[in-house]
Amino acid sequence: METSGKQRPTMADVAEKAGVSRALVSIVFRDQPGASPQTRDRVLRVADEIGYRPDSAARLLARGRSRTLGVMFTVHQPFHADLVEGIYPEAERLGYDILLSATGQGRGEAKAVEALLGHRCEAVILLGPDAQPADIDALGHRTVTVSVGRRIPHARVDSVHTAEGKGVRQAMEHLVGLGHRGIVHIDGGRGPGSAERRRAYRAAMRRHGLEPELRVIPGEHTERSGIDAGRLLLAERDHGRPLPTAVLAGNDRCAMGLLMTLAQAGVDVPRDLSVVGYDDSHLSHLMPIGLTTVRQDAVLMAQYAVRFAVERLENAASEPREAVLDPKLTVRGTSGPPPGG
Amino acid sequence: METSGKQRPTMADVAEKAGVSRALVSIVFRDQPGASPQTRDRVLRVADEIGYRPDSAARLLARGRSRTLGVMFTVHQPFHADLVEGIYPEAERLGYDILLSATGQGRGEAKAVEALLGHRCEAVILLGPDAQPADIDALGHRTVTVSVGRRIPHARVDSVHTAEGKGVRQAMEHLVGLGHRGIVHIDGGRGPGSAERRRAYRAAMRRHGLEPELRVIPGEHTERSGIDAGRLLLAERDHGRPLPTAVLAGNDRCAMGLLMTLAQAGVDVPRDLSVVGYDDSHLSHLMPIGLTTVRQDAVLMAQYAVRFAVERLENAASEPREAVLDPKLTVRGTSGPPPGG
DNA sequence: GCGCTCTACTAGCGCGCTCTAGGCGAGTAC
DNA sequence: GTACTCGCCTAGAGCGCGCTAGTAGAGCGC
Repeated sequence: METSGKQRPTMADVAEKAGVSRALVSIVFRDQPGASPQTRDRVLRVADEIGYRPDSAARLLARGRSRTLGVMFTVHQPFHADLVEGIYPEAERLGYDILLSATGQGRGEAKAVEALLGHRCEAVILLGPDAQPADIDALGHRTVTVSVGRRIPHARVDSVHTAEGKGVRQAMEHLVGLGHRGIVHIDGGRGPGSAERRRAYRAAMRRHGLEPELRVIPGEHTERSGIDAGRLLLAERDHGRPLPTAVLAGNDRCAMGLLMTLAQAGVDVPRDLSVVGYDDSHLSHLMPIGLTTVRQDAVLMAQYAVRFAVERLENAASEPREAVLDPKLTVRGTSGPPPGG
Repeated sequence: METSGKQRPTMADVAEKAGVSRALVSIVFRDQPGASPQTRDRVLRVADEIGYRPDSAARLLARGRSRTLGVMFTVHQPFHADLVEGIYPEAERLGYDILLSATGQGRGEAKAVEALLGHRCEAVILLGPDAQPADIDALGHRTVTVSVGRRIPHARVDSVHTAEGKGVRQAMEHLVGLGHRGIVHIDGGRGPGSAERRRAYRAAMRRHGLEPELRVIPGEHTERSGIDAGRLLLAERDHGRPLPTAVLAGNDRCAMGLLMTLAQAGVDVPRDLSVVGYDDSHLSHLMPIGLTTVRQDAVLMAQYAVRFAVERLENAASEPREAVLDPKLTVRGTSGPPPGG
């Protein structure tokens, strides 16, 4: 009935009980040739019986390699959740283990990465890193590193991100095509990809001769930011400045905050105002009518990230690589023709 | 310029470069007495110089203990994110390391737990486990286990959860106090805590003589569920059955889905209908007017969970323990007097 | 001189595993 | 017979560290 003190069984225990050598047990558990089917079977049965489970610490120490990829993510980012879900199966397919390390308040990126490295991760996958490019570059020199959702221009780091410009352009074509002219952008501050999105928004406005309507409301990739922007717009409306007819939010979380604020104030989306998000995180389905958003294929991004890490580990490619995925506008219910249009 | 093949420096490297023995380096890194300040300093400097970082696998193997707690969580649950954020600092305070393992589609709880055990976690903290009680009990016999958000009645498992009944009762008193009578509950299926919440809802309705109004809409702890319930209620209204005046949702996610659906249909919350959530995850602040919800103190729950695990590891307490925290109704903007009231 | 204590350090075993180098017996070729 | 291969198995080194036992040297009392 002891709770603690149950000594974890080792290979030696299995070997003894099965009447074979330790090495043979090892062979069986690594699924390597060199054991007869009968022995194999017996070893596995005995192991199961005494509850043996290979110790990954010892295993990892004995093999030179850990076959482990470290993933740094932010615990509150729904899109990171989507990515993590995509990373697991791909890593498993390639025979790698995954170690997660979350950032959050009181636990910065440096700390999260330290934890991963201490655990002998062979490579580190950073989801939407926020650190200084120089720091990320330094990390890239120390270990194989992949940045997801943000490109780090001159760093020794592979990166996977979407062609932000294309995504924004599609969204803008969609809105302009519907007849919108007063299109406002709530940006994502220095969040991943937001510089590119902002730039593409500006370019699109100019291209369509809408420069006078161009307006960027500073924000970040949070619901809070969407709420604040929504309140700002509503307050302005109350002071006589008309609402824009469409808003391009920095990401889905921001769009959600905005939508809630608008709904609350009785603004009908999309009749009075169209809203487009960015990410197509599972948040997009939260709206009954669905959020029109730019789809970033999380599963595909995850696959690229894992493959980049693994390929670099196994082939030691020399030049940093970059996967730029095409985003795809997903039209759902929050966008429609402008009020007068 | 090599990308891979950079041999990770070991203690021996540091020792050699610093002109001391390996053991001394170990002493320095474990912050143990037995080294002069000068030597200590020199060792640390050299280590930093060559980029040495203790290898936790080896360390873990050499010490008998890993001082590591495994945490199983669901990557898409905002409340789990809150818990994880609380777990890290408490574990660090007590000198333990944290290993995360996510469940998600294609990665069940069994798999997530296996991964943790393989990494030699001394204890496992399960956030909102969904597995069969028997399986959890079995796990509890194999290793120190703490269940958060769900009590496992006769299992060898510590648990931390809130007094669901009290929370629901507070919410119901609040609504009834405002004058509501037609209060519907969207339940959480077999999600953690939902059985207790359902029971408490029924009891409260009876206690206030509202048994004829009692109604439980089956659901689960997702936005989808809130959306579906909302649509159901709206459809019924369109067929002549009046809307309830208040809805007690199974959790915040469900409440959010419901709110979006209602907002979309032009139902004014809280004027036409009050909504109360459960969890006080950071979602609650997403609404501009704030979601009235039952606050579960994630940080406190996290602290209890970590402490239970650690105490059991260090003192081998024999009887399963249970921490039942008092939830607290947090009144925000989504609840108010009923339409006619 | 001797014996004692205290600080600063080192030697070396062992944690649980992987993996290389071999051993042993049976089968096959000549 | 010898020589060689092949399938199944074992011995034992070593992964990077923690830790116990021990040593060298300084300081001190007598």
